[in-house]
Amino acid sequence: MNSKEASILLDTLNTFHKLSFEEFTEFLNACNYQTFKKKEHLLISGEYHRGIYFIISGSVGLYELIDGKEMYQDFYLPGTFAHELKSLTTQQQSDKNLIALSATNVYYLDRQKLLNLYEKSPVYERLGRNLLEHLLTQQHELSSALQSLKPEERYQYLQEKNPEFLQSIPLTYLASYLGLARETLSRIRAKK
Amino acid sequence: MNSKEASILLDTLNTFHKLSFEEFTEFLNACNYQTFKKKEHLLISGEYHRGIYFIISGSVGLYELIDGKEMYQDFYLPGTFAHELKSLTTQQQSDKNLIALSATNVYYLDRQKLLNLYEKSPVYERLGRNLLEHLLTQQHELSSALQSLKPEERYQYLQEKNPEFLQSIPLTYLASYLGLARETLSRIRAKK
DNA sequence: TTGATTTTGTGATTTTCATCACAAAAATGA
DNA sequence: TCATTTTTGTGATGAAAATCACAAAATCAA
Repeated sequence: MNSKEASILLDTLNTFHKLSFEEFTEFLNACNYQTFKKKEHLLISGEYHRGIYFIISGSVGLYELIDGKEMYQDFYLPGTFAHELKSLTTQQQSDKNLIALSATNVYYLDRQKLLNLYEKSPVYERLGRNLLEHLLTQQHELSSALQSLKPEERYQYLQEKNPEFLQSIPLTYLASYLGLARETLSRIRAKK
Repeated sequence: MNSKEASILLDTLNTFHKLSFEEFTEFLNACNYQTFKKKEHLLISGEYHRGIYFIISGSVGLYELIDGKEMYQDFYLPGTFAHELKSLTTQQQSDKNLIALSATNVYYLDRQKLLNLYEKSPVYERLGRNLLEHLLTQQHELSSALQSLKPEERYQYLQEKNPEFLQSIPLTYLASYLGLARETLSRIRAKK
């Protein structure tokens, strides 16, 4: 167990709820270390979504095939949990995909093991609730922004809120994430 | 205490986690019954957001003033909790507004009382987490749809997912919610 | 290293939607 | 009820972005 890799997980969890050493160890023991090559899928539509992926390094995209086009709906960078909440909670077949956009290392946490943690101690429940509050706030803010801002403003918004995206995610994917044609985003970026 | 009004709350809570009679009573006792006239504000930007509003009857809109225009970001109908999560969790001044779009009755639950419930029993924590999972799933799905669909498709999407919105919310507000000009939405609706 | 593939850039054209302007209809409240 | 305010409808116009087409650049894999 690499301590530097574990510490990014610890830091992240502590943001949402402080864990004792024992609790963190318990959490970590429930995880499996996994690696994915660039363009390798973590989840394919039609499959069952069996657990969440804590990103240690690399990047993961969430997309859905709509009219044959890959529409990106989210990106996960180190320190976040890649997931597709709907199929994770309902345990129905996913209609979305998770794909590594670069070589990626993760801690995989099986859904059932997560549920076990929830049962074991309210501490994890609290942590989960706080994490969800954070994600929902972010998601709401983002979607409000995308809906009310013009294309150029959306780019600027992303520059302020998620500058890492602009560095690490190819423009093609960002375009669908922002609801723009690839060419439009390319022209916006060229202006600056 | 009106039992019909209480039962809509009970039904809603039970969707997310079954409560015993005692637990539900405890929850209900933490609430205050309140009424709002049409166009009355439940929260004004600049204020502190002190608690959440469970809608018994009526309708509430969440909007933000952007360039002097009211941009609607959410609507709350009976059986849902009207809130603005960011200011609720951070306890900073809200930059959004909650307004009754029609005569509205609510159970108001003070934030501190909610936190007390969380402390009292993990049952509430579990309920809160499940509710948040549900909200985040919905929010993510909505924002993905708005971003990838064309205006007409957005209207159809709403027709399928939230037909109540189309009945009870004025077109003007729906337009900003869908990220369209009012005139465009009017024309889309005329076509059908 | 080099050929192949993927990603990005850029012009020309078309389509769509926002904007403006005003009329009609509906809702409100005294 | 009736005047006032709010909401909705509809045409004309212009601006912005999507689409199409292709070239350039970057990345990848053997």
